[in-house]
Amino acid sequence: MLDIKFIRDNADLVRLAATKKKVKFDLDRLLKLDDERLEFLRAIETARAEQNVVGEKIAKASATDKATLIADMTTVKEKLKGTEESMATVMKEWQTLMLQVPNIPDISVPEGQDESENVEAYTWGKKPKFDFPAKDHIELMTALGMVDLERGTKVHGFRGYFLQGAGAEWSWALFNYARDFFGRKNFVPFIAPAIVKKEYFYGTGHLPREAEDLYKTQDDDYLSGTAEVPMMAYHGDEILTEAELPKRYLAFSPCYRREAGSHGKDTKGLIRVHEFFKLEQLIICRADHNQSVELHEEINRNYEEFLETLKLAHRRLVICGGDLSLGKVKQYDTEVWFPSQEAYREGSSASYYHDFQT
RNA sequence: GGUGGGGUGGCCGAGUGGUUUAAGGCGACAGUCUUGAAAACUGUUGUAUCCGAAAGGGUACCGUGAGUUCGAAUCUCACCCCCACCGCCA
Repeated sequence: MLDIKFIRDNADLVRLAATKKKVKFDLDRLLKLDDERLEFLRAIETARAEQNVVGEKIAKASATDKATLIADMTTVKEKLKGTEESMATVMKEWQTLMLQVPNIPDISVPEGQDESENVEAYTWGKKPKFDFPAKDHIELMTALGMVDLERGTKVHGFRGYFLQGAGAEWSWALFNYARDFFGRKNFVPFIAPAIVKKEYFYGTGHLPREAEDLYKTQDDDYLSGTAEVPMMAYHGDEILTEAELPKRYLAFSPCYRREAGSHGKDTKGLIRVHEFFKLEQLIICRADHNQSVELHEEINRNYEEFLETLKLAHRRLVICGGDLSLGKVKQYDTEVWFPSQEAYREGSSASYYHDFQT
């Protein structure tokens, strides 16, 4: 969430950001509300100042003076109450709008309407070619007893799966390999909780927009779809010293996604599931543009190197403004070549944000 | 799930309706003294926000939210978290 002061001082930038991200956002409404907010704030603070001054007099006054003063203050109190109510009404809408303010995209983010205009920046490796039709992961893994999708659906429902035998072994092996790989790069390993308090989803910009895509508990908590949420919350409410930054974390967590907005997409297999485990690279650094750019590149290179050691052909995509989410400033997607589909897809994304409030 | 105790500044800790401008201590920083340090002494020491060119001043913040009151760290209600014990489950 951007600071209202920044928004006021850089209204044109925010307006441009909304245009580039194809976000409909009524900035003028927010600015008008903020004027009202400040006006009410001044009125309330003046009334409270009076209350404090007279309050002190009351404490020291004689019994008769006391009664008069208290009677006077009753009217001040009534007026103050009215102003506070008006302020509350304004604040409600103000807060709703503040959550919709788009973050300012990096200057290098390409203009574009949607994903079709994302820009390929880089490709690596030889795409494997076969003189026979390539089987996809579902066929291969089912045949080799690595996954059981039928029983997965029986037990979990739509998009359910069991990893079994070599499928389970491979999964553990890959996590161990990644743990080792990133350990060498000085990332501190974490196992993070997936059940997280609501406020941190707002803080990381997942709520209110993704409410439909998140599982919610009967205690009003949410299940996170990425370790980004608990790991940002980890330092929530803390002030970090510059000397301890940047912090590099590698967090393992279960991830839960309802996939409510993706009906019909990847309905089979392991590509889009409700529940999975993931390792997430996360770096917290100074709010400094140059450093953010550098570390963003570092995170993305780490993943690309990881794919290189596995000899998987892949490409880097620069995500265009129209395909960028509200809070992100810049994002690379790294996509792996799928021989069975003759297409790049489903890799990992590296993005960066400014001014997260958690 | 139940009962009891608790949550106050960077830390410890006092404070049960108005002299609180949150006592006192520790720590940190600066100064005096010293060849230097320690000790001692003196002073300074939160965050946010509003007004102001600045100096300065206002407001809010004692776990969170609401309420009572002219006035709340203090009283009431709800919730969160910590500690102890009990129950249940593993």
